[in-house]
Amino acid sequence: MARTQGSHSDVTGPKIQRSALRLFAQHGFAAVSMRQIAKEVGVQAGALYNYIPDKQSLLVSLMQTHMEEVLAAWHQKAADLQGQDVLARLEAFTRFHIRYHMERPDAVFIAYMELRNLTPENFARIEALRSAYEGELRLILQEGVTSGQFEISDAKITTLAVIGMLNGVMTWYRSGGRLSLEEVETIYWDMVRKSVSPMVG
Amino acid sequence: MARTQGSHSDVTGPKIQRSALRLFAQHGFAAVSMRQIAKEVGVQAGALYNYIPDKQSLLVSLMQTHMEEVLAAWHQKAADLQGQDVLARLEAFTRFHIRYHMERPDAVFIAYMELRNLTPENFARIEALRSAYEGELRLILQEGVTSGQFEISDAKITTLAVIGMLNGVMTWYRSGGRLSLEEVETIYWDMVRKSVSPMVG
DNA sequence: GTTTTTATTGAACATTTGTTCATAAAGCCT
DNA sequence: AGGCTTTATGAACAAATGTTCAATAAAAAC
Repeated sequence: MARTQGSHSDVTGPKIQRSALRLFAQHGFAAVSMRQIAKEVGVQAGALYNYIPDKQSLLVSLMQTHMEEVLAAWHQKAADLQGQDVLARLEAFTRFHIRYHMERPDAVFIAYMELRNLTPENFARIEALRSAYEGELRLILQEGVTSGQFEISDAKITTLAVIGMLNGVMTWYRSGGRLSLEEVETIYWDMVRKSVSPMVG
Repeated sequence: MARTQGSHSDVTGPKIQRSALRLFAQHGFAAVSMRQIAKEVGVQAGALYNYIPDKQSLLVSLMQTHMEEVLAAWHQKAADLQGQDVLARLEAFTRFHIRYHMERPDAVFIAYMELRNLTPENFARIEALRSAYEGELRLILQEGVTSGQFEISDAKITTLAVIGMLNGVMTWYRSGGRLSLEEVETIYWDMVRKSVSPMVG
C-alpha cells in the first residue's frame, strides 16, 4: 500500500546517505563507524539496519548514485548541444565537468578513493558507469578528429589525460580564493582546447 | 658505538616500511592493523614498537620519505639540464614525473590519499614538500613565458593543471598493456607542450 | 479506539583494535 | 665462556568494531 503521508523513514533514509557521504569523505570508509553515522543522523546504530543491509552496501549505493547522476546530468546537457560545433561541445564538457564535480566534492572524493573497498562485481558496476562517462568525452574528441578540427595521438589516452587534468581542480580549488570558478573553467578550457588542437608552431 | 656487522634490526626496519607501504596502499591506512603489518614482516605485533613510536608516525615517515626522494631525484635530473632550452626542460620534467611516479605507485597513492590522517603540523610539512616540487615546474613555465616560448593564462593554475594531468597516468596505466610507458610519455608530452604553447589557429 | 504495521531502542555478541610490558631469546664484545 | 645490550615474544589491557534481536514505542489503518 502506498504511503500517503510523510513519515520518519522518509527523512531518515536520505539523512543516512548525507551523513555517510560527509563522514566517508572526511575520514575514509574504514575509519568511520556505524555509531558515528548513527549519532549524526540522531538515532541509535541498530536503527540504521532498517535502511541498509550492511556498511558495504551503503558505500556502494553512494558511489552508484553519484555516477548515475553525473551521467544523467551530462546527458541532459548534451541534449541541449545537439547540432552544435564540436569545439562548443568540448567546451561545454570541460565547463560542465569542473562545475558539476566542484558542487559535489564529497561524492567525487569517495567515488575515486574508495574503489578498493568494493567487491569485484560492485567494482565492475561502478567502473562501467565511469567508462560510459569517459566515452562521452571520447566521442567528442573522435568527431573533432574526423572533422579535422582536432589533432590527437590517441583518443583513449587523450580522454584520460583531459579528465585527469580536470579532476585536478577538485584537489586544490576552494571558493573564496583568488579566482572564481568561472575563471578557473576558462583557464582549463584554454589548455584543453590547445592540447587537442593542431599545432602550427 | 657504530655497528660493524649486519644485524636483524638492520633488515627489519626497512622491511616494516616496505610492508606498511604495500598494505596501506592496498587497503588504506585505517583498514590495516599493526598485526597485519607484523605478520608480513614475520614478527609479532609488539616488536614493531622497537622501530616506530606508533602507527601514525609510520604513515608520516612513509610520506615524508617519498616526497623528499621525489624532490631529490628531480634536483639531480635538473642538474644535468643546466643551460638547456626551456622546452627541453619541460619535456624532461614531464617524462621524469611520469616515469618516476609510475615506478612507485604505492608511495604515490599514499602520499595523495592519506593526507587526512595527518596532524596539522605533519600535514604542513608534507604539503611544503609537495609545494616545493610544484615550484620546480612553475619555474620552468615562467621562464618559458619570459622567453616568449610559452603562452599561459596563469602560471600557478597551469602548474597544477599539468601535474594533475600527469598524475592521471597513475590511475589507469598498467604495464603489459597496449602502449609502453615511453609511448605514453610521448603522448602526454605532446599534450603538455601544446597546452602551454601559443596557439596560432 | 483498537489493531496492525513500522521504526527505534538498548543491550548483547564475538572480534578486533593500538599499545604496553615483564620475560625470554639472540647477538656482540672481551 | 660469561656478561651486556639489543630484539622478540606472547599475554594482557581497555576500548571500539559491525551486526543481531527481543522488547518497546510510535504511527497508520481500520
